[in-house]
Amino acid sequence: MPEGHTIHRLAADHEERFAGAPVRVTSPQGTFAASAALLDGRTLVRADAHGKHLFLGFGDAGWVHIHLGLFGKLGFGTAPAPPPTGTVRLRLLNDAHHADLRGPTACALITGPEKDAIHARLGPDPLRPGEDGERARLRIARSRVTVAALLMDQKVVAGVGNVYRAEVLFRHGIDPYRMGKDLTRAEWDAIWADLAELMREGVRNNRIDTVRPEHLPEAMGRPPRVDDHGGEVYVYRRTGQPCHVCGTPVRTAVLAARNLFWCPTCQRR
DNA sequence: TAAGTATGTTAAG
DNA sequence: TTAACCTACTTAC
Repeated sequence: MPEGHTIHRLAADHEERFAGAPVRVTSPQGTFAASAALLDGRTLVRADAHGKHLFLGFGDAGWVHIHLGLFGKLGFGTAPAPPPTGTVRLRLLNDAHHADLRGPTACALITGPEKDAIHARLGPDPLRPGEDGERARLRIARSRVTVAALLMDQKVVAGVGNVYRAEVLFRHGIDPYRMGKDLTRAEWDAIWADLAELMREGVRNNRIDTVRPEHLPEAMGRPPRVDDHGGEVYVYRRTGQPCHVCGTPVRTAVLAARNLFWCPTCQRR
């Protein structure tokens, strides 16, 4: 279930469990076996995250580049690890912990320059220290593409996925079909700042919550409800259900092969 | 058992 | 714009 907050959390989790000591590296499923053999017994130096890309640094041996895609999962457990089932692409193991990677879009051993090239093609990530949204704003300010599409474009902003897109647009009352160039500077600055806050909270809690306290079902006199994806949200996957703020049924549409959710009353052109 | 769905990305047409 | 890729879960029959 990967948007940027998941990946940053995974980077921290890997450093906590594996950094600074030799790690056993295997590929039970086999696809990554040759690279795993090169890394086996080496020390994990650090982990890094940019948007939805995770990098595990093994010093001179290079970096393991991981992208979970839509289905990928990284799961942690204690040592000794149980026998892997057939689909574990990458397993890390030390005296105390193991980590299993399943179903990633990408898992490859890359060089420092190759890692640099990935950073270069990604936009600013609200979760990376020192990045501000100005680079993204300049791009958005001259774009005729909808703000809904721009937010999902990793070259524009890295780490935002379908949940954060829907939720941040709701929180700022912005119609997803507005063109980038029609966003005001104040609107973009507020979106960027809000993304940084929401996503940081997402890293902390390992789930996406976007509903302000005053709009929580409890506060509105309704029974508590948690969405399938694990957090409390305004519109994501709430098609047809009443908007938490105004009661209008939440709308959905397919845009660029992804489901888009919004409240036609709260989100204006 | 089969079909459908999912918080993603890339390449082909 | 569509298909392809990767996995696991839920729903339909």
